[in-house]
Amino acid sequence: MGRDQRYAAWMGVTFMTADNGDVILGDLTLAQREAVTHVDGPLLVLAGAGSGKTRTITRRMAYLAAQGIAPMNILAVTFTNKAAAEMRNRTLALLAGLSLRHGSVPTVCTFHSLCARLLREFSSAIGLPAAFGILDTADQLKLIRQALEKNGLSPENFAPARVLDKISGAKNRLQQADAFAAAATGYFDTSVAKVYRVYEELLAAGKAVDFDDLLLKTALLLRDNAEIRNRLQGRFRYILIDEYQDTNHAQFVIAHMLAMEHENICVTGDPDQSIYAWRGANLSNILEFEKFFPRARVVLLEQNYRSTKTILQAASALITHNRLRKRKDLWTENAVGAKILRICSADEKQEAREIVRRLRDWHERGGISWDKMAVFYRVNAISRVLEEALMEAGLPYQIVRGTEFYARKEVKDVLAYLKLLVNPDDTLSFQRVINVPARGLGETSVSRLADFAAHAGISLPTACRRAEEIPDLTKRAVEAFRRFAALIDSLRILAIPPAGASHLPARQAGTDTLLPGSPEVSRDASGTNEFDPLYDPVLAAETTASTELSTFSADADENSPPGPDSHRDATGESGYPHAAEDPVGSRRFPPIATIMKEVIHRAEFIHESKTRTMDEESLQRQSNIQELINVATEYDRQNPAGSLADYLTQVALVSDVDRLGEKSGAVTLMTLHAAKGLEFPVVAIVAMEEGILPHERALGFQGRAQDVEEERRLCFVGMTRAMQQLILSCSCYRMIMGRSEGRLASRFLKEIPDECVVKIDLLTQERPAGSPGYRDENVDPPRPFRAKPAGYRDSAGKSIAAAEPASAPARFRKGSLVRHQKFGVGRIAELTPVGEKTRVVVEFQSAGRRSLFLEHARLEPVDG
DNA sequence: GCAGCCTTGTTTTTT
DNA sequence: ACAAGGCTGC
Repeated sequence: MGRDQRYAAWMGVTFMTADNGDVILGDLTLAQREAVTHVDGPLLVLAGAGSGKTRTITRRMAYLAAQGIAPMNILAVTFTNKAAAEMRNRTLALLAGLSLRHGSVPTVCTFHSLCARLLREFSSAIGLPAAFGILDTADQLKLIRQALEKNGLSPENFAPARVLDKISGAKNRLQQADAFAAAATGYFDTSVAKVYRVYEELLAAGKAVDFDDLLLKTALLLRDNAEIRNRLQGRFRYILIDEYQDTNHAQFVIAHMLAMEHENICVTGDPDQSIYAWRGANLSNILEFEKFFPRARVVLLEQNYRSTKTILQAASALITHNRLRKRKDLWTENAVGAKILRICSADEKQEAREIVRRLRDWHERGGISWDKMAVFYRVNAISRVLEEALMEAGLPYQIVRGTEFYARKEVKDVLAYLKLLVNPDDTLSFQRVINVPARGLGETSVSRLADFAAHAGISLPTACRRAEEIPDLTKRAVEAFRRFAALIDSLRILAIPPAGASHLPARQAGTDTLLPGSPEVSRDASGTNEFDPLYDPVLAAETTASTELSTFSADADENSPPGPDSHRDATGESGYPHAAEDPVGSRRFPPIATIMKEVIHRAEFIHESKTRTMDEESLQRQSNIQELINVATEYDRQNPAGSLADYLTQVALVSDVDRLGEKSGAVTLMTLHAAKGLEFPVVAIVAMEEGILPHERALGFQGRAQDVEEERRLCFVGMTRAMQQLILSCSCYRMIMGRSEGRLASRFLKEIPDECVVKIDLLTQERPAGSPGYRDENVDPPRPFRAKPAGYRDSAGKSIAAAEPASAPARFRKGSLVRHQKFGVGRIAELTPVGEKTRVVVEFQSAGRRSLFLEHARLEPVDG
């Protein structure tokens, strides 16, 4: 709410018209109104940075609803889940105030999640299994390596990342393997064409798609299937697409296919903020929108409500250096504001310390809460030195992806188990977890198993169950495989209760029965599918194995009907549940967090906790797994009807920014790319050096002029995130890949007018103490934050109170009582500095004496 | 089959 | 500087 009040207060003009007081239009500018009230027909909104684009979009959705259009007929597509969530919430809040006839809600999501949803809904139409998995980049690379190997190509000559890049590019252009092969010229491309084919085969075998497939398959579905296209055109009668400058060809086709009939398509974007050409974004989608939709109305939003005049002037000056650009003039009625600080340091450590010093000054003397400050950089690698400086100073901070949470090994391991439960054909996940934790199953045994599975045409988990049939396996390996199969089986019964399990025909004494026992299926006998917390999956696996195993069916999608001597039976079909089929609508599945805990427990993931000395690493692993459970618990709370498959889809499509905590009370560190769409009162952009901010890949002989222009846009995006105070920083030397390198200031720094800038040269630090130049507070006083409208101040004040560093070292002394989330309460026995960190020895009441790192252990002080 | 050492590459940016 | 993967010696 503070945000809206702020806009209202900053708005030079409020419109005192008949509409005044109208919650939708009351406080909009003329241009914004024009965009909001344009109902039918194509609309292009060219929205400059900070011009109130999001509010325009949300108001427009509310306006459409107020015109009698059912919200469920509105589709809004954004770039990140976070943006989608914000837009959805703001729109729903507006809709709530309208007392509409239609109680429905609009669809607000990202392109990728929209596509995932549509592909699941229409999976049968394109021969895709409904339970398809979604690969992340690491998985894609593994598949590429396998495909290279099958083609006899070495990863040395064909860098997997580059091959993947080619394939990804092709998919973004809707070019499938055959078309790519036909168009390929030259040795590299013809080789990639072969890899592309095999890669596709591997994807299909694993019943998986990659990120690009989500778009490609949806685009082709809409293009080639008129019936489904018509249905969806009817469903999504009004379409809004945000960040249109960053859409690629596949997204363009999806948008056009959905809109071609009714042409009620509104796209918003800013060519100056196009920063994703490297991954296939096509700027001409937005530049030539009027060509595709000649009836299009065009609205320009050029007034900026975010930044000071100084910041805007500097950013505008920078961006006018782009030659391939339509002229657009941003202006603001905001104050001139403080000068931009341009800091030049000796090395990256000094740079980081200086940034931290300034932020602390502004916090302590200016009363700016930590979460109003952000530091941006071009490449993730830069974050480390900043992190160290912040830690040393004891300031609270959050990094938007240091190493991505869901990419951590232990997290991926747990998720791989879950994936395997949903999709037994998921070869990658199988290979990942078959020996995690270690079960003595090495490469030789696993490849024998894989051969057997391939020969018999069965999934790997099924092959595990029949391990005794596999020749040349050691007794130990057979036993290990069978135990793994039993583990997966019992977990699956817990995770995905077979639909109508009570109606299962009693299974004939099986050829592949693992565990002897009565075929007693009692848990669903009552007819309810509710999850029973008292249900013991281990016990169930043992007592019902012979029946339940058939439902584990790895083979649900197999073409060949089960023959008389088949090891499976017809009930195998029930292996994949669909939440949508649940007639009651109540949760049929146990909570994801419960499944996850069971996986962790039964697979003995936390085995290491038994070892006495907890090193930093395993502690971190544990806390990551705990965090994974916490996130899953939150998912359960928000999606009480979500299936495991739904959860995995959601997890596959989260981005880093999505995990950005709003009320974190911490300084935020992120890449310039991640910063798009955000705003902060104080922003620092570091490492503004040739080769980093115009990144060297945009320079050099491979780089082209348009690449440098994209780098400039990236810089522009970063600068225009700043509301009040901007710091631009560079350093004379920097450690790059272990070597200290001399650096040159970025050309972008020279493109910013001197009158916007105060230069601070820390190289003069070498001079005798007290000499002018360095830390001259008269030249550069850390000014208190400019007084703001009331609504803003309140929230700032609140944040300050809550923003004390959570982990300030001073809070932990020898003898203080602390709580650890795993070990419970204990007393600090020792504190020793180790390099940048602090080793702390804690005497826990129940867990004994442990040595931990204060910075990682997440200790909480205990009063008394 | 596995643990530990040594080599190697890695640094754009992301759904 | 660091992480991950490969190699060697149990």
